[in-house]
Amino acid sequence: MAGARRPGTGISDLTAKRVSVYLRCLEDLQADGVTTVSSQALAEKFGLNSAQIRKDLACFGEFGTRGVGYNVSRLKEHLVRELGIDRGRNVVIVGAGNLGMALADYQGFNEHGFHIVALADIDDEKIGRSSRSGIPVLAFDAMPQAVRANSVEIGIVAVPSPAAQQTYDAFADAGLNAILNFAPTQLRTRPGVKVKSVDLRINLESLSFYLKNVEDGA
Amino acid sequence: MAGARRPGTGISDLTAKRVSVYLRCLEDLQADGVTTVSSQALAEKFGLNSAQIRKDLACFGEFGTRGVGYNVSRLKEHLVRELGIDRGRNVVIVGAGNLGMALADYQGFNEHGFHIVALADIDDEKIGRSSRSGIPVLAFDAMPQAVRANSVEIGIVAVPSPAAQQTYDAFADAGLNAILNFAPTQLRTRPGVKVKSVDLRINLESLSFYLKNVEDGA
DNA sequence: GCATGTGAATGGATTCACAGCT
DNA sequence: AGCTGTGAATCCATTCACATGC
Repeated sequence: MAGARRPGTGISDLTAKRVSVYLRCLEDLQADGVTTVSSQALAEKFGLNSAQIRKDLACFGEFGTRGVGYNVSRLKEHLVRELGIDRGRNVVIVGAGNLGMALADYQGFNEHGFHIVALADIDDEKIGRSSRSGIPVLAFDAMPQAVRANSVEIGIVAVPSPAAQQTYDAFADAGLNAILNFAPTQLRTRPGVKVKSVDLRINLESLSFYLKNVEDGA
Repeated sequence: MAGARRPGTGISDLTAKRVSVYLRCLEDLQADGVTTVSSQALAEKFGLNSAQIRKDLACFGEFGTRGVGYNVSRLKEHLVRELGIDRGRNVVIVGAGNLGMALADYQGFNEHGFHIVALADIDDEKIGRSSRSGIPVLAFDAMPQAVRANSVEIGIVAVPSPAAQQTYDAFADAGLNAILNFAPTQLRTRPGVKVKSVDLRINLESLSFYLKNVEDGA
């Protein structure tokens, strides 16, 4: 057990999110032919403290060279592996409404290792059709089967709020451990089944709150 | 100046986000005819500490009754005012692709005080058409005019990454102070022009990282 | 000299625990 | 008794500052 380096363990959500952002930046730098970058340079791009960046990166092992900086491609390769996005992950979306359809056709996913295998819905009207880019809409009940058949690892909840919990439970029952939730609801989660929520309403309300404070302060 | 209570000042983003969630819960409780709720009861719903909820709510003034709890409707009314969502806010979306269109038709906005006035795009193919629910697609250059004419306060960036900065700048020039950004880019922001970013890729990568740790831990 | 990696210091946010009101 | 509101204590994240190595 001793000496078994296990980097990537005990890393906070905040750090993981930032690393994701650094990764994107490294891709841009690599595309521009830059080979080396310092924590200082990255810090300026993101308005962060350079120590923070060094700490974040150090979580994954020592990849910098003192007096020089970080090798862009080496660091990138390493982070990709550490984030587990060196291989593709299959995704299924439940809810074939406007949002689900838009997500299915969103190119940003496919370009970066996430492959949308299918949509699913309970609406007979939608079942059997497919998205503009050709992703099929299955019956809700056929989802678990599709998950098994395609080794799906991530489920996206794109249904209206009242159906969100049920969708989460169905994903969990189907064996998924990672869920991205777009419904504005607090889900009752199970241990081991991670949820990330994207809540448009919260974001808009935060902006509204900001505007209100600006108004009142004026 | 003394005694001029100004609640809602100096409240952290984290608190504001949570309050937004409480608010949604209060709406549900009210719909169910519940008149009073305790911090303890709310805490259980969200898996939070009850002291945190009391602290969060106390930021906005003292609204509980000791020995009893909080009056649901009174608290709700108050939070709605404090978040600045007691009146509608007009919104414009730049980018009439899949995502922009889906957002324009998303009912969750209209139901909660956010009114999408128009979409805008540079693509001649799209200009002049409208979303399924009838929201018109204007020329990108007509956006500032639409902002003024409709007293728009919030701008949504739904364009591909390379165009995001330019869209942000155009919003800022048009006088908007609050922007919701869906492009996976780090925007160079101006003072006073608040951005909230919704980054799908970061969320998926976080999930991927979680899955990787589960795999490695097993 | 220059930039990393990291212990120590700081700053915020969360939790504890209790005084005070109903 | 029950529950809020809040100072004190704790925990976690960020920043500082420097020893270490290229």
